[in-house]
Amino acid sequence: MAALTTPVPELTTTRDAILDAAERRFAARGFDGVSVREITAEAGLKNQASLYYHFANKQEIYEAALRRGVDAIIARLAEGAQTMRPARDSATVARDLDRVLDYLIDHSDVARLIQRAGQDESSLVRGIVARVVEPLYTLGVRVLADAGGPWTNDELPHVAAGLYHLIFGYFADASLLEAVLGEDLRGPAAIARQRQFLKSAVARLLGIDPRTVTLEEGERL
Amino acid sequence: MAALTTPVPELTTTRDAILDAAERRFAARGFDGVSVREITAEAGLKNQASLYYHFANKQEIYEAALRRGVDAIIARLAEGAQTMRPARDSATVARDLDRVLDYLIDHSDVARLIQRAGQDESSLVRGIVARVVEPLYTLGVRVLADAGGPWTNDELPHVAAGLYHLIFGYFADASLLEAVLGEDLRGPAAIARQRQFLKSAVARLLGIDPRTVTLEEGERL
Amino acid sequence: MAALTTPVPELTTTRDAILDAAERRFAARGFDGVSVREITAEAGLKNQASLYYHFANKQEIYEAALRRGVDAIIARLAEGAQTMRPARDSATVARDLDRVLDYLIDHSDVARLIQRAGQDESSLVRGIVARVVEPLYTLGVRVLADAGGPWTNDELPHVAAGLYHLIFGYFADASLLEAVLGEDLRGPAAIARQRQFLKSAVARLLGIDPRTVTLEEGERL
Amino acid sequence: MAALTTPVPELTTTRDAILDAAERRFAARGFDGVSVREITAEAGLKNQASLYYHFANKQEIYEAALRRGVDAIIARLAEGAQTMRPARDSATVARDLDRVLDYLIDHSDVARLIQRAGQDESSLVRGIVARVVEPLYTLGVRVLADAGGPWTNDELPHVAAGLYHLIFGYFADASLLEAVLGEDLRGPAAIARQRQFLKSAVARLLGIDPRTVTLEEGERL
DNA sequence: GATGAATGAGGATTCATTCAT
DNA sequence: AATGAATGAATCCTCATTCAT
Repeated sequence: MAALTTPVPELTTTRDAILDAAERRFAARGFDGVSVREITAEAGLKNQASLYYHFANKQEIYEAALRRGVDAIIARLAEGAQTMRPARDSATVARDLDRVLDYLIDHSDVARLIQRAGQDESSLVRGIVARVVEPLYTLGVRVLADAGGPWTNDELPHVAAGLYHLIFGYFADASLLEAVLGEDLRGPAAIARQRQFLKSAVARLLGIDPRTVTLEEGERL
Repeated sequence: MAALTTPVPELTTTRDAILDAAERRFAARGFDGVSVREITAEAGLKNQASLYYHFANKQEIYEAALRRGVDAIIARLAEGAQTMRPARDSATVARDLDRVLDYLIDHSDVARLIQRAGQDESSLVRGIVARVVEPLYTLGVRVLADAGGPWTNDELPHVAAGLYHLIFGYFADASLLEAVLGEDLRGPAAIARQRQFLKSAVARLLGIDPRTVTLEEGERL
Repeated sequence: MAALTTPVPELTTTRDAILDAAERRFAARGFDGVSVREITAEAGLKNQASLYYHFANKQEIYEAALRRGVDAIIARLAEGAQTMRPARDSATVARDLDRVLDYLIDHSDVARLIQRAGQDESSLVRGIVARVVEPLYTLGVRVLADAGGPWTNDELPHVAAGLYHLIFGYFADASLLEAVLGEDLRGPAAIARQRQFLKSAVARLLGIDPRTVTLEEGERL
Repeated sequence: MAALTTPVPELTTTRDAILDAAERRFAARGFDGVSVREITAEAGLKNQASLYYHFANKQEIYEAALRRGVDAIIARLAEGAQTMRPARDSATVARDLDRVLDYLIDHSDVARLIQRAGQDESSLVRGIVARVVEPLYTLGVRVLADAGGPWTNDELPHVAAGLYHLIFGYFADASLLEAVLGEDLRGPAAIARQRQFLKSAVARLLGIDPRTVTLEEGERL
């Protein structure tokens, strides 16, 4: 089939360029803070009409960018969930966390995009979030529930929410915290520390001895 | 004389009504997602021009609303910081946390407002945040540093950021998490659980036995 | 009568302060370029409402400022016209010119105000001009007609218009011409030269030997 | 193919229509007296947004309209300046004047536009004038200086300013003067008289015998 | 696939003005 | 005589979107 053998014409297709631009801008300013013109320009297009060849409207761009990011994270989480179904424990959760962190570190815009999406109360964004982000949340809670820990069922939602904020929040306002704290939070060293801190914090929250989780895997980044 | 006894004509002045409206709307939709018209209407004014009698522009409204909230929280934190200077320990931090939580629970919009403000990268919002929110962050880090705990100096900023996200994040997307988790997160019972969870989580993060912090003060809310 | 003996309460009454401010601002920016707020501020008042105590609306301020200036000039012209009715000649015109110039030099804003008023085509300004400025124009043409000169009746309106532009135009864009020509046009020396030039030019236009008009009266400034 | 022979769809492009409208309106009411809506309507556009596709903002429209007019006049002046460099005398100036007058008579709006621009003191307009109108002024002064005449170097700027006001002023308030003088000033006969008057006046100002300049070229218009 | 041009609706802000004090 | 507060209408400009090419 022609379709199967068509050589990829460009490495980054226009559609991807638009999504990349959208991801960056929406992460930085939110849905309402970004204009279609802005995305167009950042994607290297000359006219806003070009954008409407690839997407029906602004919301669809937003949704596609969000979905691309969410799906990538879900894939990381699901990977662990599938491989070792029966024997899930808190050590497994730590490994899942590592995989997700690997992605978020390289795509901090996605982390911000998702967190901002969750906060917005416009019905438009809410609709998109319900469709796109919910699966991630649901999966996250399930992974956590499988892990066990010192929490009652009543408390579990609070723990889930807490972990989510702990992990994603770091990327959401890192640049601001840097300014306030006067420390680098996004360089390799800081990222490594954050990874360590998160694992340790997660361990504490899950009631595991932090030391059992600290050194394994030997990641340094 | 009537003139001498004139009863205060309105309990809430127009300026306060505007700030209340702004707090609610900006918390829900962010700076760019809220129109001046919207604030005007929610403040009960008939015309946008009225609003410009009290504030120079949209940014000033935003800044004033943000400042009002931040100052209230700073007051809570500073209260504890002043009273018992020498003997600060993790128990003191727990009490500080309680006071801040008391406020945030009653003013969850402020929590959302602050968190959203910290995430925005528009230079406009950044400028305002630098002026208004920074003092809160700085104070927060100081309170934490005084508390001690199992963290090195390198790790402290990460702990501070983590606690911030843990505490404020809960209010930022509570309504969304409710939808996903299918549980009430903002009713009195949920709020009480969150308070418990936070104290316990903070204790774990600070390396204290969670039980020492759990039941004291007998708060119920 | 009380009215006759009322002591003047302030040297510059508020009304005059408003007119002074209006004269300056309207001269610089025209009717549409000046806001009521601007006049209020320049007049030293704190609130625009104060202004409406003295004048019914913006147009009335404009008209009053214009009239004050026009009447002063008319007074200068009429002075000469009344004193020596029968013997009017071109020397008399030169003396009239001198008197008007004396005023315009000290009140260059009035010159600009009048010239700008004449150019505006808004029906509002036109109405005011018809009422206020026309008498000045009419008087000017009569003075000129009395003077005689090498022009036919057909040409006279063109001469009148020309003289008007020659005299008033100088003040209208002096500050710009200064920038372009790189010369001082509003200092005492330049004003003296302009007076000389105008007398000489008027003389030439009226067909008189310029030298007969140059040195008389010994004015300096 | 139709595609190859497509006749030019509109003689006046949208951009030109906007400039034409702007020239007329700004000439009549000045920068502040004209609304963008007004220009839009007069240009035959249905929406103000259309206008912003062609120009960045109101100032740019103003500047473009002004520049178009100024450049046309400069072209007329430069034409004469180039052809007969060595033998410039007052007769040459008279011919230059004729060429400029030819243009101004057909484009009296440009004359008004330029004169009004020169009078405005708003920093915005001043900036535009500095960029656009200055070259015309500079060229005009040079042409005049080349012509010689009975004036000293000190007096020359005053003569230049005077000629400018004499020539451009006529168009600036012709409609008002018509009303006051009760004579036609913009019909063919009046225009011919004004041309005659100007040549004669310029001759007198330059110290030439008016008769040498009056009848040559036989223009009547 | 991409662009020039156009458009209705809405954005923030300023306008002149009024009313009660 | 002056001011604080409020208001409807208009300001300039940007929004997301569409259509023809």
